[in-house]
Amino acid sequence: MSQDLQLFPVFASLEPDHQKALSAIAGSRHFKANQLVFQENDPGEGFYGIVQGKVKIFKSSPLGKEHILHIFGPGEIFAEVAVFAGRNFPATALCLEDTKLLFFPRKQFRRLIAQNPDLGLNLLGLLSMRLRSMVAKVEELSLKEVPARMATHLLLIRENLGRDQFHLDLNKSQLAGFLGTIPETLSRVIRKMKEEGFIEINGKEVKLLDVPGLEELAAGVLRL
Amino acid sequence: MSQDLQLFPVFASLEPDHQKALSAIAGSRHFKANQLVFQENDPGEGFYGIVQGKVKIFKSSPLGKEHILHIFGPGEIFAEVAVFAGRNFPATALCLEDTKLLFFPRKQFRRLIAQNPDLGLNLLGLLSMRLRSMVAKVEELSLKEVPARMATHLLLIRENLGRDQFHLDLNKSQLAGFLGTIPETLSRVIRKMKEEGFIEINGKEVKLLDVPGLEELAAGVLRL
DNA sequence: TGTCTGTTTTGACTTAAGTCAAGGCATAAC
DNA sequence: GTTATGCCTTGACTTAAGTCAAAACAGACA
Repeated sequence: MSQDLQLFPVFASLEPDHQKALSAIAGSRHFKANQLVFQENDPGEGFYGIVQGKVKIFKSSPLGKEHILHIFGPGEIFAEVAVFAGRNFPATALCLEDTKLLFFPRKQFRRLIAQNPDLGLNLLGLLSMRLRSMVAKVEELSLKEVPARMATHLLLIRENLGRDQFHLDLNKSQLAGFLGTIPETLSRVIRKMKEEGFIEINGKEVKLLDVPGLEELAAGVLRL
Repeated sequence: MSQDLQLFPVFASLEPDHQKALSAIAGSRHFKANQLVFQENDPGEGFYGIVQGKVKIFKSSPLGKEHILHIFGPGEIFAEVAVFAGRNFPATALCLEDTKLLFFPRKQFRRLIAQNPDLGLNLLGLLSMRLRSMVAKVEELSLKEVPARMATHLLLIRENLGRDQFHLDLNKSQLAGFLGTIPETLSRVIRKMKEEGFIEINGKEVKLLDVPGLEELAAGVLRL
């Protein structure tokens, strides 16, 4: 199980002794596709790391609308806010495919941090990045229209992968939920983007044709 | 200056030696009303704590629209994500009134955390609470209409203060910007809430008249 | 190959919220 | 007391996005 920890950047830089200590407290858990890990407001006794599979974190409304906050994959941890502030999970976690997770109990984990400040600093780095992306999402939802959000999203993938052509890893319905809209609206936005020569798209395969144009769309200075 | 640190809950529980060490690295800074502390994307060399005054943290769009992320007051710290992940501030900070801040340089502060894991755990608690409130804001912006957001906001103030009657600490324009809308829309929402007997409001003085009704508005099961 | 299921797209229509202009109100300054 | 300024409210209009229904598409399964 020690080898599983190597998968997690937040733990990989720790001393072998500390990694052993982490392995000693971690428990393995398996979930089927479409199975809930936890629901919003469930009490949390620890956090999770993904060894294999995909987990969707989302909020839903009483009327059944849903906003996808993030989709996590191998090497990523989630549900860590319930370890440090409050006990209840602020969102729901559901496996999108068969998934293997590690579970880290909160009491033992806090004790490890007390013994190892580097672990604390790594976690502070992770939470700060998490906060940055939530702030970016708030900006998108409050200041950008749907085409600008889609353009922003495509440009971010391009920046991360370093190329103009790539494969989306969410389907269109999930992407709509992640961008704060509905499949019908996203479909119309994509059609206009194709018609106006910004992108080429075929299923999940995307090619950016006009990066400066997408940058203007993303900034809101140009509109579809 | 050591007495200033007592103002900050995140530092108040530390041992006196550690508090002295913090005082030793903190610098005092004064700002006039309407003065910028920093702008979005400015490089950050540390974070700030508010001794006196008010600071608005916000995002703005190229076309001049603005979303208020938070307004901080005495005893609160801000801009701490730039200490742990990335160097640039993700939003803009502006003083709403004459303000006295403490500045904590990042290198020295990280060193103090390495020497004192309790400080790291306190910061993890703070960032987790910050993340919870950003997630709540994403939920509001993506799943709630403006009346539901206003109802949610009023119910949260009621829960924090423990009473049905209170004084808003933002003006209506600022509140609109915080809830992700514009002053005209907020004005219309408030008028309807008054007309339909949910609240009584006079300038900044608010009295909740129908808490169960506001809860239904907040949940979206009842609409204005 | 045909059927089933989930996803995506399209059309017609509705609506919450924004835009723009203007008037009213309250407070501060002279 | 008057004027100026910032904030708030109101009216008329526009629009981005959602709702609802239905059709088309793609992949899995028998």
